[in-house]
Amino acid sequence: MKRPTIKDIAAAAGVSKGAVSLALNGRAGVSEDTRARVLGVASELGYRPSVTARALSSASADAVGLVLVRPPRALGDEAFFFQLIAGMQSEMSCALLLQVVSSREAEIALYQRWWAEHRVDGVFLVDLLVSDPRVELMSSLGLPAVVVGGSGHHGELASVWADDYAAMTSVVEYLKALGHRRIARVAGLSSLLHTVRRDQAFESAVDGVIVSGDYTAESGAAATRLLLGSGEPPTAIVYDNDVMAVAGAAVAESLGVAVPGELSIVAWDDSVLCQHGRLTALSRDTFAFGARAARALLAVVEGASPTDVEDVLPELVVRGSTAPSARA
Amino acid sequence: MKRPTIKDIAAAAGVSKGAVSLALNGRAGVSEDTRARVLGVASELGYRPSVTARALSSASADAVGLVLVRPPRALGDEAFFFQLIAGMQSEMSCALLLQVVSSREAEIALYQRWWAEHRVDGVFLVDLLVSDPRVELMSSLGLPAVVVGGSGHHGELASVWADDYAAMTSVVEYLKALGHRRIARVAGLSSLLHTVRRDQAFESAVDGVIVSGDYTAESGAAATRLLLGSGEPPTAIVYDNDVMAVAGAAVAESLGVAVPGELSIVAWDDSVLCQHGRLTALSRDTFAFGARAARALLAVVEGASPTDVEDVLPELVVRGSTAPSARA
DNA sequence: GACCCTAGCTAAACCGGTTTATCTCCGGCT
DNA sequence: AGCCGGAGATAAACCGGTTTAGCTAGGGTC
Repeated sequence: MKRPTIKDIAAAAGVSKGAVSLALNGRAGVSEDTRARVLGVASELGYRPSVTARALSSASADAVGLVLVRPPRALGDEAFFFQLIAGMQSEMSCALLLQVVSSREAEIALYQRWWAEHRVDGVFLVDLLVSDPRVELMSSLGLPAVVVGGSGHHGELASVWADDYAAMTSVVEYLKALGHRRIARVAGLSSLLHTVRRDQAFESAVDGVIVSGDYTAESGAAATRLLLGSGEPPTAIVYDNDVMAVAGAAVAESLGVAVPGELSIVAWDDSVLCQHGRLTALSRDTFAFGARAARALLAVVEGASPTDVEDVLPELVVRGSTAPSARA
Repeated sequence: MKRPTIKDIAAAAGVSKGAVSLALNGRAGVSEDTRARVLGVASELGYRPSVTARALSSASADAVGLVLVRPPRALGDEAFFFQLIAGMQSEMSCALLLQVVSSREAEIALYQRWWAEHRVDGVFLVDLLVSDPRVELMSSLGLPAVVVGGSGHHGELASVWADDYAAMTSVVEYLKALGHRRIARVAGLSSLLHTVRRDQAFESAVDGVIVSGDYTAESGAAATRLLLGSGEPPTAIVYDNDVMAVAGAAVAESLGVAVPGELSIVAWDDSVLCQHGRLTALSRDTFAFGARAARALLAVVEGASPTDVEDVLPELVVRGSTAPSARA
């Protein structure tokens, strides 16, 4: 089974290749009845232009790329990215090239390769680092890109982000209003920009302890043990993701610390896990966020000048894991 | 910043385009010192062949595809697929084209389009239906494909699967050994092949009720309410995924049915959710499964004749949600 | 009637590779 | 000397599109 090419259409319609190209792309240069005839033949033969050939003529690759840096096995629990990808897809007519690599170097190399190979029209950048080399790379390559979730502005790149600073501030204010004074934070990877942003907001809002984690259940449990075992244990903990929060809740329970009686818990990013654990969580519409990012990238690819889009502020969904401080 | 083409290399090395092509691809027809010279120039100029141009010469597209049919927003909770994708990636040197669509028709159309556009060298087929039209489609298109997770053999296609029948049998035997006699099953979508397979295994192993669900928490809860509210409530329920099982456990609790005292619960597919809910679960290494699928697909793309690979039998991880039947 | 324009189309070049046909040179065999 | 064969290279065709230059016919202008 051979697929029809533009030559076949041309032969069948009795015109030249060039005329077919003009007709199919709705461009001037052919009469209306010729165009109609060509379109008729094309649809009759089930013609589909080869993206490959089209891309070769310096047109678009009709695909955008996303690289995730993760220890491969750790990916399954990250519902966030899957939601994000689903949202992106919902707004994209073109394909998404996805690759998971295990190091930052490999990521950089991959972006360069994709660019050199003419494989993508643009890329998403996620997990932005503090002073991220990728920002510079994109500019020098001239590869359209959108920074996803890295608060603030980045060089010449378009950016879609949620205000982590304001969100963290509102969470702390909420806990303070409940009477909490000793508030701790279990942070995510300190190399990530949004972690720093949240750290800053946390520190300026309250005088509390910050313990670093890496988003795994183990690190969440360890951090919680550390905090609860200290001389002045906190009465509220804000975790940087759902997995660590759930693990923390389990540790508290095993230590005989009542939640929310003696300890209030807030998770960043809502999920089935939080719903089931009845954890108060900071919920954002990740799907819509992805959709917004996709729109931004497509716009940049089309040649629009890069813009910054601020996502709506995450909303705190109060469930059973937060309560007024016992001391209040 | 313009990237170097094969023509630039040829000019710089003082040979023809053809010679460069032969040299770079390690094929006979050029002398060793010419080859060395060409390779030197190429690496010096940072040459990368354009996949696009290469694909045009009826070579490979250097990418494989995966289409998921899901209501887009439902995707985030499916850790299974993310694990699977991560595993696939771990064994692939080429890129993965991923697209989420919302209907089976769109999926078929997309496969055809990818094929027509020369976009992929092969595809993964997941969520196999009973008598799935895609199997026939792949054969007629001549598009290399691997069926992932559809028990058994499928036409001319390669297949990678776990023995759902044996797994279900072993779960039921385990529950019977604990003294359970009234065992129920909350199944997944009945249109899926593996659902039918598990149904068959369940029915031949025990005389129990099967209620259909759709993998959502709501359906799991509804099914559980139905079962527990019946005249002869089951003493054990096997759920087709983790989300439904967790929801079911919550319903049981709310109805005052003790788990595992009065009701034992088993979830199909382990996850953070099961770990946290301390549910006994049928665990398989989804990551390794994906890796195996990728190897199979690459082999078929390379021209190997399609083979069936049977995955290791899922292992039952016993946690706190199963116990001897109270009646035993 | 000579001239110019333009609509409508064709032929051909081009994108960046691969592949095939051809050409040259050199050495070995009889 | 004459013939053959093979190694090593090149030119050119090809993949399936897009794009540009050029050609032709018909109509309007003076």
